[in-house]
Amino acid sequence: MPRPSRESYGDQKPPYSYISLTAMAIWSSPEKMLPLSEIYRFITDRFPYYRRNTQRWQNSLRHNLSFNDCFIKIPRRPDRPGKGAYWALHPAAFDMFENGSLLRRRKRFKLLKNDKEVLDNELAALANINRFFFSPTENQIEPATFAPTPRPPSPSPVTTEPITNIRPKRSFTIESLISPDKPAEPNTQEAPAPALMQWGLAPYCDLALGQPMLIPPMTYYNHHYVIPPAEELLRVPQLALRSV
DNA sequence: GCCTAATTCAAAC
DNA sequence: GTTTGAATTAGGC
Repeated sequence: MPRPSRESYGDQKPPYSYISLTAMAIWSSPEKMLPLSEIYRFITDRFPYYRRNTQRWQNSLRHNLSFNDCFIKIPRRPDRPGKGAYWALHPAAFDMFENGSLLRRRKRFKLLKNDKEVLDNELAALANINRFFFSPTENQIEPATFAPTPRPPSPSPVTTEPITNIRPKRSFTIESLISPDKPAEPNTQEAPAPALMQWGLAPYCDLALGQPMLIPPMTYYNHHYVIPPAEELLRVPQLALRSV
């Protein structure tokens, strides 16, 4: 007897936008980030409808990834060969689909210009750190490269609330989204950690080195990303060079 | 019906 | 693979 669940939409178009589908794929991954090819795979595995006309919907999905600030492009580590970058969810985008609205959001998630610049700065720093870790001959860091992002001026209790407090308004599981006809299991799990906590500098270094966390993670204050001061970062490369 | 998010097509990089 | 723009479709109020 065929199992219900995953493919319960059969060949029908699932009632999810590309943004929802992409978010589901990213959420369901252990690292909370996926390359484009894995996002495609997640969708075609679960929704037979998308096994046809792949060129059309995949182009649309790519458009969404670039166009929407809720998706963050994370540089691929050189020791993980493959095409393209990884895609993650912006941690502040978690309540995008509140009230179970997976078709059309009330409002588009759009970063303010300054927030976008700060984020771009962080990602550029990450890419440079990445290069450094995997390039033993490149043994010095240009000071400007690692200039820390200015911390929020005199952060108040309100503006220093860590990102870890951001949780989906309503807890749910990926399975319950995919198979709405099947009663959702009680969700005893913690909501997924926000994407930035997953790929912040510390876990990133941890992955690269296979060693305990050695530098403070990138932190996120309400609309502000803060990477560790340059002097803290500079302690890491020797360790990196030893183990890579 | 209006507003705007989502989708589509496609060019340029 | 990524970004962007323009045109069109369609959801939600």
